[in-house]
Amino acid sequence: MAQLTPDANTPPRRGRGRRPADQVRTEILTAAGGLLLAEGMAGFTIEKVAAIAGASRMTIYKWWPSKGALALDGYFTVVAPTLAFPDTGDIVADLTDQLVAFVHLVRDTAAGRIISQLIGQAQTDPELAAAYRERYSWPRRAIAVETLTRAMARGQLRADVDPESVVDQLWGACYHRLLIADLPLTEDFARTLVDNLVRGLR
Amino acid sequence: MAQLTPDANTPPRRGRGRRPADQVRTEILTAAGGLLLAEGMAGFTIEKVAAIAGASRMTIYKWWPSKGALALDGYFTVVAPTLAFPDTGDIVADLTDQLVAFVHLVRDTAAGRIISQLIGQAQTDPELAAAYRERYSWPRRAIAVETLTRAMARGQLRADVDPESVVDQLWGACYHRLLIADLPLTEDFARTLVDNLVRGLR
DNA sequence: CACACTGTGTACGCTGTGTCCATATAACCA
DNA sequence: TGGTTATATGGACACAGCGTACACAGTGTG
Repeated sequence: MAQLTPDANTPPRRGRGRRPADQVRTEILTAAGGLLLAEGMAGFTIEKVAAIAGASRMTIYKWWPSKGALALDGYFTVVAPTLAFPDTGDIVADLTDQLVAFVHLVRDTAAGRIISQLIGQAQTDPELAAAYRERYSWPRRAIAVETLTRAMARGQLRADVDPESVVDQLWGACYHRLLIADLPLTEDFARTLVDNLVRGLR
Repeated sequence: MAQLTPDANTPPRRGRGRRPADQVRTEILTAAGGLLLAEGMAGFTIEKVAAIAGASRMTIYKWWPSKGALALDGYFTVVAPTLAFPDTGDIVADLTDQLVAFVHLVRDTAAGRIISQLIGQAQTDPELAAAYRERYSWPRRAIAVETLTRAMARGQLRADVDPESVVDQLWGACYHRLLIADLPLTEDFARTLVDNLVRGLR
């Protein structure tokens, strides 16, 4: 596996004594992200991360409070946040673009499996749940709400719409198919979600 | 704990040899459901279930392929399915009633935590994911889709609506708040979901 | 140069898993 | 009724992973 030597410039100097803290920290995060991509949360153990990073488990326990916290940090070091949300002035086009991009990220890359398994782990790991909300879910929700609010101010949407609920009905619907997976998560599905909401069912 | 003697009529005859299969099976399922309610998936282990049921782990391994399968069976023995979906002829009222009832079930009873943790576990347990889809998610989805389809036939909804996507935008949105929990899951939220979709955002 | 800080190796106990056995007894059949 | 089969039980085993503890060895700082 490539992660066994995370950086060719720094030969794996594995001896007894101390190594620079930042270097070890980086190697651990790289190893965590790589392991997450390779095996998912099921095979993600602190012991394996330590082995790949060539670090001691003690070091990991010292810096990360839980397995979930380490996994979340590892995920962010591997997957760029990509939080851009263009505001072209056409709310329907913007929502559709963002939702379709999200569907592709989640379906066509390893990010989907990792996100779903992080959410899964968060159901029994309160610290991970809090970290996920603060560092991932909430910022993304805020950006979408802001865009919706601007569209309401422009008069493209009714002024009495609750933008938070709209976010749940677009992204939440996608998460539903990602996590339950009783029906496929497709680009058409994303477009239908926007269409249902904007036009209404009647 | 009450589960230590699941049934007062059947004294805990813990000896060596064989016991009636149905009785043991029932005691294991009762123990599994009780443990699930008491501790959630985090503290749910085969060893504890065996101890509470007064059964041997071997017996459990023989009948249930995975921890998730046992948990799901245990859940169904404790929580009645309650799949009724009244069709009064007014689709908006029916959807609202069902969604509000779902919100109460999930928020005010132990079912919410168990469901979310079962879904969480399913993210790294393919067998549990399949069982959850077949025995829980799919039947509920089918009933909702059927009701929506009848409303379309009556002309209460547009004829070109995709009912499956509507289910994701109503129940999926609630699951989103249940699983991520960055915003509260309230009765008002449920009503807003229906309103958003039926009236449209414009 | 001395000191504090911190990563490393190693060891320990704990919990839970998954599997095996021999034994005991219920359920079934002749 | 009596023999046979099916199966639940207690106990043991190896294994993985967690979380913690301790002594040692280097790094960085004054």
